[in-house]
Amino acid sequence: MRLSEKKITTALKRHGYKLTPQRRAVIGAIASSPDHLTPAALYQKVRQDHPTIGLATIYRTLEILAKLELICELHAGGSCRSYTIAAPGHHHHLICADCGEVIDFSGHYLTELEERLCRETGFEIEGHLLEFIGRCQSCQQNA
Amino acid sequence: MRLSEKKITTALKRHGYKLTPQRRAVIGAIASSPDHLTPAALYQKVRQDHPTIGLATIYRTLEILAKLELICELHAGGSCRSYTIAAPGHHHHLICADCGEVIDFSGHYLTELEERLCRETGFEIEGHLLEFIGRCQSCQQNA
DNA sequence: GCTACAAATGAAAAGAATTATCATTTATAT
DNA sequence: ATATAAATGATAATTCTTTTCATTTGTAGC
Repeated sequence: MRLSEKKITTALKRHGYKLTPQRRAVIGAIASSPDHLTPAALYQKVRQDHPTIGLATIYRTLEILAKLELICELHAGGSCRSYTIAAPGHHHHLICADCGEVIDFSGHYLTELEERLCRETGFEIEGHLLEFIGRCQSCQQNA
Repeated sequence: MRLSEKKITTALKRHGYKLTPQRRAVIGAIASSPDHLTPAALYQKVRQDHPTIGLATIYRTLEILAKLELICELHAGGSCRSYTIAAPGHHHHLICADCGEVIDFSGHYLTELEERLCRETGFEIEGHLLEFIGRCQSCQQNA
């Protein structure tokens, strides 16, 4: 079950944002698509009904919707990246949202889940990305 | 335990890549840093010892090392993003590396792990990112 | 050690993605 | 209806990454 357009517009108003035709169009386009859309793809889609909308408005609207957690962000390749030396064997990351500290932890928590996904979806799974975001102890104290 | 510089250079040669001073410098910089480094940060660091290195070489080297899985990539905010409407309650993604299809799945597989990480690291955990990468059935057939 | 040659490099340009600026328009509370 | 702050579109500016290309260099084979 996904959030309805109605709930999203209500939430926007509740947080003091104006309900403009452009925002309605962006929300409509996201809500009516089963796929994940990049900002550029969304721009194309919205322009079919709303040819004068600017790309900046798309970005601004996405920023608000993501902040309010009304839409969900997917990371898949591309630019937001940093690197560290690989550890043999699997590990995952725990990242501090304030200071950027990264703690690695290892383990095989996902094997069972991975097998189930294979069975149910027919995917051949190559890898996964597991990251926790939070706040480290010293950043908690500084806040 | 992390991969040693030695193992990385050996693996490079084994795959037919030349061992240039620039590549050594990049590998040395990554291997000697406990943190995750962005391409730009790495560039700064390498230039201390190797002032003439070009940023393109950093990118090229990172690309090779990541392809050989000698370094490990971290995604944390930033640009590589696409969006879909939020589902109430948690869900995760299964992404086809070939066609980009995304399947959402939900569940609470990580609660226990999250609690353990809290206890052991003192982090206050806000959220997480869990994505599986693989190949969907039709892309497996086309390959 | 020399040589040949493909591979790698640095510099610079090009391209892609995102954000900021600013004058104009508009949603909304009154 | 009106006033006002917020939002918009166009454009410029940034930032990040990739490409191009002439030059340099690592390495296999002698």
